[in-house]
Formats: sequence, structure tokens, C-alpha cells
Amino acid sequence: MADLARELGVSMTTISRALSDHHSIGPAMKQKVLKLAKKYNYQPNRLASALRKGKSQLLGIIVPYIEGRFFPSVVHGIETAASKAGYNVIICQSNEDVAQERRNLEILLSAQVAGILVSLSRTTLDFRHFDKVRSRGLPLVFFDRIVEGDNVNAVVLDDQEGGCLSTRHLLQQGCRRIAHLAGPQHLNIYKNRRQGYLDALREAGIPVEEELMVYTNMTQEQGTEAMRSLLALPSPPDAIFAAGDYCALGALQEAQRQGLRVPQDIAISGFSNETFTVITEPSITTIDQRCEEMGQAAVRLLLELVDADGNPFAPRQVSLRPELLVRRSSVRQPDNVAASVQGVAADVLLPQ
Amino acid sequence: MADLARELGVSMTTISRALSDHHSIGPAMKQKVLKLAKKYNYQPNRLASALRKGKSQLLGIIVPYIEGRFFPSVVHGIETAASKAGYNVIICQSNEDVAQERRNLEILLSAQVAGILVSLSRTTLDFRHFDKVRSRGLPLVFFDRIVEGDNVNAVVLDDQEGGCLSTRHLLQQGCRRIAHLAGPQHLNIYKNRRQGYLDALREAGIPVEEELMVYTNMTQEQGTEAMRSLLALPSPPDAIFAAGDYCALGALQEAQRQGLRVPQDIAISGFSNETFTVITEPSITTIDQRCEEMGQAAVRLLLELVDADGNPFAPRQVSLRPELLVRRSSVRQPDNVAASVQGVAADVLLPQ
DNA sequence: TCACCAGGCACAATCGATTGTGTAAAGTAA
DNA sequence: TTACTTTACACAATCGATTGTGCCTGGTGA
Repeated sequence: MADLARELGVSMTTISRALSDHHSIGPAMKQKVLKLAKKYNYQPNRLASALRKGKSQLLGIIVPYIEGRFFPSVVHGIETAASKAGYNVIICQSNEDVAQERRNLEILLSAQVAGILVSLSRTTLDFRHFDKVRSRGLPLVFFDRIVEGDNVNAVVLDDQEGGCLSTRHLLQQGCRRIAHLAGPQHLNIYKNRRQGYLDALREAGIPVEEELMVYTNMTQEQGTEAMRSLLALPSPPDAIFAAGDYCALGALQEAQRQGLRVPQDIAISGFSNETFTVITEPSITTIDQRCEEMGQAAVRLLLELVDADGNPFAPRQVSLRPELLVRRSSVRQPDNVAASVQGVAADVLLPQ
Repeated sequence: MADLARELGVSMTTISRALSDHHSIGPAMKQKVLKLAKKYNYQPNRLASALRKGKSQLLGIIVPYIEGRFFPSVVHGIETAASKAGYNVIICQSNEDVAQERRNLEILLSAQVAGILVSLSRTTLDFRHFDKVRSRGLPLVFFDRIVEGDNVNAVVLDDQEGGCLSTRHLLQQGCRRIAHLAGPQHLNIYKNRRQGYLDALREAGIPVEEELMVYTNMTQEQGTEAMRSLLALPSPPDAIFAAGDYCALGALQEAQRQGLRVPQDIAISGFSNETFTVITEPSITTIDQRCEEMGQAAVRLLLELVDADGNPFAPRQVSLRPELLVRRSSVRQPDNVAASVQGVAADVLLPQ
């Protein structure tokens, strides 16, 4: 900047203001500065700028890890949205460890990020380390694994709706004895998926049968076992709604091992849209978690907070509508498919 | 810092030096400063520090995208290694677009990162934008998709070795007519995998038969087609080495459709260790690309450059040894498996 | 003609940490 | 005792950009 100022015979003030389009600089001067800046390929030092302004163009992300299908996709969405808005992201992994999560938080604070996006580690039970962020007035948005309550900003998938969509779809396919492979009920996502299942059954006037709900840890093996026990029932189910794709896969394989045709003899649907669900035979109907949209929504919310700048509005919880992906493992009545796939576009903005 | 200085009645110089363990500060004073810093939970402003020192604790990453299996795993490895060394990473996606790659590079430069890790976009044919990085004396390391030549720092997988390992394994299983589903030969990775295949055959004294090499674009569909044409040969192969897992999957499915038993009638191996290779029936033998190790190796190399600080050594190319993962799709002689899985541990450091 | 206003620009302080140089006090050797 | 090191700390400049305040000039209205 000093070079530009010298060459044009003006002060650095003028250069700075010309580049940031300040009103007190004449249009002629602005042009000259811009042209010279281009000629010298001037790159502002973001550090200096951020130091002075007290705010960088960086967003911090803390995720448990960057692997599997979910988190990378969310991060992809975040980076894309952030970059579009002129921000860059600095990424941290907590490795499911609170202590690491705390350390990451400190690091992001000392890096003077403009805002922080967090998906909690599994071992995070105490949330006080986030108070430090709030007290600094730094925007904070949780996604997927969030702090419960309505005094935080958060973006989640509507798992209950997902469970409901899935179950409704199976009902529309003519299934009446729909089993549910449930996950650990202390985890919200699985509790909500099960609730959606129950909602859909009630809606259809079908009584819930306890023997059709099997609790698993969502692994492929447990899916296999669960299927085995279900098929051994006096009156086995004609459909399975699994709260996870791996579990659904195990169930599918076991059904086929026992000589059942899927979906004719038993329909199957999963949850999460894992990559492999499109390559199995038959492909598995599942629920897409809209990972990228989640990332984008989180950034959008965060940047609103950033722009509000010290005058934060009431915390918001955004709930994304899941998308039902109908594949061959569940289609028994092709004509009814269209009806199942309605209304998957708009996001819901819950009140408060 | 000013607060600490005031409270202790010393200058900020002393505080700064005490915290960075400078020799000109007495041990007594250091203790006092450290204690007070802890008490007030002092967090240094990394921006200010970086501005003054001209170097931040940030590493920049540019990848084509953060999805699929490969890049997220590498990023995972990078973040882990960087964080262990006290660095944080700021991540950018080029979306396979040179222009975006160039923009990302500028951003990282203006963010004053300590070094940059790059995996090239597919559309990058001109590498001049990287000269700017070099001319600033900023450490630069390529990984996976690299600039060819021995005047750059790079970390790659030894694809040729991978092809060789795979083919050798099939030979050890007693296969003699091994077909190869090759990828686009203008891409180095596929060219090298094919070369490894040829090497292993030559090594075993088995003549190469052109009709056993099928060129595909590595999709599942083309794997299926390729298998169909191979099985229609007068003398069909007894094994398939596919240069990619999706392609191998297509081949596997077609073989099974035609009533062949895998691996008894035909053995199959793939490449990349995609997630689905463990859940197919049978599971698919493949080559692991050591994504995390690649990230770690890249960081290690980059940090060496950073520490060398202006006295860069001769550029280095690190070549990672691929790992053969023997699964059921290829095991015909269980006794021979052990022999196939040897020597997968050490990385190779090529000269120069 | 005089006062007032707005436009256009420069001065200098500032963000928070780092570092070369300067300078006392204390310790050592001759 | 004198001279010379060490040790321990302070001063002040510095990194590069931003910004409140102030000054000057040309223009407008009375």
C-alpha cells in the first residue's frame, strides 16, 4: 500500500479508502488507485486488516471428524456457502473428545474468527466452554449434534419427519405390518426417527406392535440379527423401516439369504443415503439428510449473526426437511410412488 | 497483555518474552507471568503475532472438493498432523476449476499462511500461478494430483506398485488368465496401475494378451459391460484386476448374473478401498490408497520446508506404498494369502 | 463580498504482539 | 579498585491496514 501511495503521491489513507469505496474519495482518484493496484497485483494483508477491524474473514468449524459420508458433505456445503460470501473456513476436529473440543474453541477464539460452527463431540455433556464464545459476542451456530434448548442457534434435520415419510411411503406401498429397526434411544436422532414411525402408524390407524420394534446399535450385523428374529415371528412383517442404512443392509442380506424377494415379499427402507444404497441389489430406499443444505443453512444463519454485529436477534432453530429417496427395495406399487415423493423442497423455520 | 504488564509493574516486552521463554527473562519473573496469564486466562491474539512475525500458524489446503472417500480422508490426515504440530488448516475447494484454484491461492497468500498443500484441479494445465507462491518463498507441497517433474515437492501413492501387488496376488491364487479393466490412459494413476499389471505378468513370465485388457471410464456400468465381453471370449479370463472399485463391482455383479461363482470361477480385485467393498457379497479385494498417511506425509514435508525457513532443500517426491487388502472375492488358495500381504508398511522416499 | 457547506484528502493514533537496541544492576576477573 | 561481562528489563519502532478528526479548496446563497 505504501508503494501505491508513494507512486500516486497521496497518503495511504486515500489508498485504503479508495479500495474500500469510501465516499470521501473522488471517483477520479478511485479509478487511478484501482488501476495501479491491479497493475501491481496488490494483495491486501488480511491479517493487518483483521487486526485493525477486530474481525477476520474466517469462520471456524468444529466437527467430531472429517470422515464417512455425513460430515465431509456438510463441510463441503459450509465451505461452498462461506466462500461465496467472501469468507474462508478454518477447520478443527474434536475426535469425539470434549477436551479437544475445548482446545479447538480457544484456538478459534485466538484466531479471531468472525463466527463458529459446531457439531458437538459425543463426550460433550457440559456446555460451559461455549459461554466464553457468547460472552465475547461471537456468533455461534450448532448443527446436527446440537445443544438442546431454544436459547441457541442451531440447524438440524427433522428426523421425525424423516421417519414419518419413510413409514408413510411403506404404507402407501400396501404394507401393513411394518417393523422398525430402532437405534439407541438416548440419541435424539434415533428417538425422533422412531417417533416419526409411530406418528405415521397412528395417522394410518394401524396399532403399534411392540414385537415389530427391534432395538439395535445400527450395525450391519445387528440388522441381520434383527431380521432373523423378525422373520421367525409367527406373523412376520411385510416391511422394514430401519433407522440407518447399514442396519437396513444387514436386514436386506438376511432376507435374501432366507430366500425372500425384496420388495415383493418384504419391503425395506433405510436412513442416511449412504453411498452403497444405490449399488445394492435391489437398491435401497432411504432418507437423504441433506448434508450440503445443512452446511449452507448453518452458514447463512451464522452470517446473519455476524452481520447483526452485536445486536443479536433471538436464537433460531432451523429444521431441514428430509428427502425420501424411493428406490427398488420398497416399490411394490409403482403407481403410488409419485404420491410418496411430494413436498420435499422447502425448509421449515420453526418459531422462536 | 497490557493488563498483565500493568499488574506486574513491568513492560509488555517482559510479558511477551516471558511467555515465549526468552533467555533474557529471569526464571522468577517467568513464573510470575505464567501464573498471572493462567489466572486471567490470557489468549494471545494470533493475528497480531502473525502480523508482526510475518508468519501465521495456518496452513492452506486446496482440494478439488471435499467429498467421496479420498479427499475427506486426506484432509482428515492433514488436519490431524497439522494440529499435532500446533498448526491449523484453512481449507479451500477448487471445484475442479483452475480459475477458482487461482483465486484460492491468492486468498491463502493474503491470509499469510505458513505453507500451502495442493491437489490440482482437473482443469489445471498451466501451473504459472504457483510461481507466485514460490517467489514469496512460501512452502508448497502437492499431493495426489501433482505437477509432474522433480522440481516440486510432492506426495503420491505408488500406483504402479499397487497394480503390481494386486496382479501378483491373483497370480499367487493360481490365476493364469488375468484380465485388466483399465482406466483412461491419459490419467497417470490409471496408466501406472496398468503398468504395474504388466510388470507383474512379465515377472511371472506370462505373456500379455491384448484381448484381456479392456479400457473403460471406470464406472460400474462399464465394469459390467467389460465383464460381459470378457466372458464372451472363446477363452475367458480366470481373474479380473480392475483399476477401480466401482468398475470391479460392475464386473462382480455381471459375473454373478451369469451364474459364475466368485472367486472360485473367477477372482476379482479392485482399487481404492471404497467403503462398499467390504459389504458386497463376496467382499472385494482391493488396494488401499493410504489417504490419511498421504495427508500426514504431506504435512510432514510441508513443515520441514516451513522450518527450513528460506533455505529450502532440494524438492522431494514421496511415494507411498499402497496396501493390498485381501478379501473374499479373490481368495482361492487361503494358504497363499499370507505371502500376498507382505511388505506393506514402510513408505519409500525416492531420491531427489 | 462574506459566510457557510460539502467534497476530497492528509495526519496520526490504533489494533496486539514482537524485537533490536539501550541501560541499569549485579557479578567476575585482574 | 577498575574494567569488563552477564543478567534482567524497558524504550520505541514495527508489521499493514483502518479511521476519527482536521484542513484546504471550490462552490453556493444572501
